[in-house]
This record gives sequence, structure tokens and C-alpha cells, in this order.
Amino acid sequence: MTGEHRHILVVDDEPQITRVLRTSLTSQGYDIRVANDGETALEIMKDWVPDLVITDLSMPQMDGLELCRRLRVKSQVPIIVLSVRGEEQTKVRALDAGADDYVTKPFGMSELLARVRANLRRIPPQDSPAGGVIDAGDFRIDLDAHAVTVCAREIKLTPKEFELITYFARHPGKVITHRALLTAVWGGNSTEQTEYLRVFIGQLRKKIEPDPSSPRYILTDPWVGYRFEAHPTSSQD
Amino acid sequence: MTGEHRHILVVDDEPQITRVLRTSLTSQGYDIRVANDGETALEIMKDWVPDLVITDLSMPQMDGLELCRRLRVKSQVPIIVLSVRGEEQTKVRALDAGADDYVTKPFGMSELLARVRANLRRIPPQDSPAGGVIDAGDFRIDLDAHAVTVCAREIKLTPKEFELITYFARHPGKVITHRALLTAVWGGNSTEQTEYLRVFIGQLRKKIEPDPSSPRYILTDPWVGYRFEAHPTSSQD
DNA sequence: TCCATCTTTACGAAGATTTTATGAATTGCT
DNA sequence: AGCAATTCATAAAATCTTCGTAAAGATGGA
Repeated sequence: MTGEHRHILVVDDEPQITRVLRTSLTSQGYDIRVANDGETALEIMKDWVPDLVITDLSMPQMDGLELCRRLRVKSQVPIIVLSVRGEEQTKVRALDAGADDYVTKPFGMSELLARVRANLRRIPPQDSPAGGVIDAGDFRIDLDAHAVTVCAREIKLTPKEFELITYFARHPGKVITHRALLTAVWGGNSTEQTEYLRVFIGQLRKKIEPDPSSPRYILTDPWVGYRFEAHPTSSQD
Repeated sequence: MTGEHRHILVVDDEPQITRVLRTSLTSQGYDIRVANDGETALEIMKDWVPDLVITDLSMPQMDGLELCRRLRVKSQVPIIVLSVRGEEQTKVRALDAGADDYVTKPFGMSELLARVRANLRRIPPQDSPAGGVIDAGDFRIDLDAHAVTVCAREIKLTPKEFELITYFARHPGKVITHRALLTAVWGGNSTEQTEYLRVFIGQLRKKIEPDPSSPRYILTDPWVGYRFEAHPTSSQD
């Protein structure tokens, strides 16, 4: 069904661990890369996007905690933290730093593999093959060039505005809840910050609406969310 | 001050556990419901869609494993399994049955809370695990779009009105007690405020009834509650 | 440093919920 | 039947939320 194998980045400075992880994960059909510390991990991820990250907690250069935080700024990739440290407070800190799971060493390999499966299972519904062009009514969004045109007029958008309009354009005509938008654009920690939405929707409207005070494209569904109408000039689907 | 609180369903047959979970989770601002077995859990979820499920593994009626499988058929709601059983094979089975996390009893409460946060963080942007459309006689309720039509005429409803009509439409033809309605729409703390019902039923009738003074859809059952008749066009059940 | 962007805060208008008041209808009692 | 007590329906006032907007602070990169 998939053809492509899932990519897993293993971050650990102990060769024993990385060796056995590489073997086991590879035998399960995953594509593995190994980094010895957080710095290297981030470096690798610049041109190799993993579907899941398994990281140790204590490492030279950049530890697992810091790696989690850095990753969460930009990415929602699932993170499993591996560590010898079993104290509750350590676990809590890792989980709150952005980790999705915490496994204490020594661990059983079949449990780890099951947790890997569980975490991969809920990876976002194919939202970001990271390429191509979305055509929706008056809108054309070039995901590679980060360029948006409305009725063939080029619009200059900031990154967040771009993510917002992209999410809208992928779900035209549907009511999108505040929470869904916040989760999609700001990540799962900001699901209550509806002020962001008010501000950014306002700015977006100023840029794309002919008359921002009576919107044509981004409609408000009071108490629920927003709805994007692409207003197809001639056709409909 | 924050809008909606997250809903968590706790499924366990040991009162000690459910009691402490209810206390801790409630104090963190979550909305809690408790079921003593899998059957009851599924029953509750017909009317009350949780954002996360915490379940024991061994229970009467339906165990946690079976509950995971049943849930995964329709829903992506995050599931955390709690169990005294620490064998690796048991964990693997639970995780592969659809659980997202597995915590061994006894557990530290702050770790559990952190895992709850981590799992909630990941809820897929596409809300509405139990979304879809309810069709009942003259009524059609689109749970995703939050849209209601009566005889193909679109009706604009406020959130509370919408929840009310949704609950009605899920239980057509049945007498629904005041308490059931209040619990479903206003939550478990407002089971005495029957004034809310009078006001909101009145408003609903004004919006959906051809002649609000002699209701056709929302009927009053004096001293008991209300009954919703969808006015089946041809059949009856 | 400057600049673009993101995050916070504040406030008024529109709209929703909660509370209160009043009258009609129903029941139980004498 | 007449009368209190209770419940239901309705309207309207009081209270609270949300939305849109502007603008001030914070952040980070060239």
C-alpha cells in the first residue's frame, strides 16, 4: 500500500543502543538514520525528514530535552524518549517538552516496536506531502514556492498566514473548528489561544478579501470556527 | 474563562482508581465521566464524545483490549491503557489493539497527567471522531458543519440549541427526562436548572416549529420531560 | 542595529446565556 | 366548583462571551 518505507531517526550516543535499534528497526522495514547528539540530529533533518524520532535523554552537545523543544517549534513529528532515568519528574519534563512517549532503559525490544507502531499510526492524515499546487476556486497555492494568488493576483503572506490559508484551501466549504486550525498551524499546545486566530484571520482578510468587512472567502461560523469558500469562478466540485 | 474543557472518559471497575483519577483530572480542568466496564463506556460515548480515554485492561463485561478494538473501528480518540500487568507481551497486545500508551499500575499521578497532556496534544486537526450526519424524519443534522435543516430549510442555531436538538435527534420518539437533557447539554452540575430547559426549548420551538404554540416536533411530557418526534414522513418506529 | 513577524493586550459591538418576572395550565384538596 | 400549589411557556432584563480590530511589546534574523 505504501511503497515508501517510514523514516525513523535514532538519536543516541551509545553505540550499543544504536546498533541494536538499527538492526531491529531495519528488520521491521523502517528506514533508519542515526545521530549521536541533538545537533547532528537537527543537521540530518534539514534534508531527511523522519516520520518518527527516537532519542536518548542525556547526550553531548544537545540533550534530548532540548532536542524535543527545538523540534516542536517547527515540527509535529512523533518523539519517543529513551532513558535510563526512571524518576517521575524526569519523565514529566520530557513529555512536557514535547515528547510523545517515554521508555525507560533497559527496555524490551518488542514493546518499543509496538510503541513505534502506535506512534506512527496516528501521524497526520497525509497533510503534508510538502509539494505541488493546490487549486481552489479563485485561489492557487504553490506549496513549493510558498506563493499564493487570488484571481491571478499575487499575494504576499507571512509563514503563519500561508499555513493558515493552506489548511483552509485543503478543506474548502467545510466548517473548521478553532481547535482544528490551532492544532494544524500552531501545534497541539495552543488549542486555547483563539486570540491568535482572531488576529491572523483579520490580517489574512485584509490581504485577500476585496472588502474585509464583509468577507467573501473566509467566513465566520460563530462559536464554532471558520469556513473557507473558494468561490469557483465557473465550475464547482 | 477558557472555552470548552477537554472530555476524558475513565473506564475502570476499581472504585479506588476511578475516585483518585476523577479527583486529579477534575482538578486539572478536565471534564470527567466514569464507566465501570467497556459496555458502559461505549454506551456513554453515544451521547458524550471524549477527547481521550483512560481504560483498565481487565474488567467485567468488556475488557480494555476489546474496548480498544471497538473504538478503533470508528474513532481515533487517544487511548491510555492502565494495568497491573507488566509483561511485555500484554503491553504489545494492547498497543497493537489500538492503545496509544500503556501505563503500569501503580503509577505516579504526575506522570499520568503528563501522558494525558502529551496525548491530547496530538489530537488530529480533523475534529469530529464521531462526526457525520443524523437523519431523523424532517430533520437533518450535520455534526461537522454544525448545520441543521428542517424539511430542507436551513435553521440557524446557537451552540446550546444545537446540542439540544442533537440530543433529541439521537433519541427520537423517546421520553427524555429533564435531568438527562441537562446532564447532556449543561453537564453534570446543572441537573436542577429546569428553567434553562424551559427557556431553550421555547427558543428552539420558535425556530423549528411551524406553530410554536402547538408543537409538532418537541412535545412536552408533563412532570417528566420532553419527547422528540421527528415526524416520520412515511414510517414509524 | 533595523525590520518583519509573531505574541499579547485592550476595547466596543454583536450575540448568547443566565436570571428574573409574569401569566396560563394542570393537579390535588376541600 | 373554588382555591392553593406546582409546572410550563414566554418575555425581557442582566450578565457574560465571542469577534473583529488596533496597537503595543517580544522575538529573531539579516
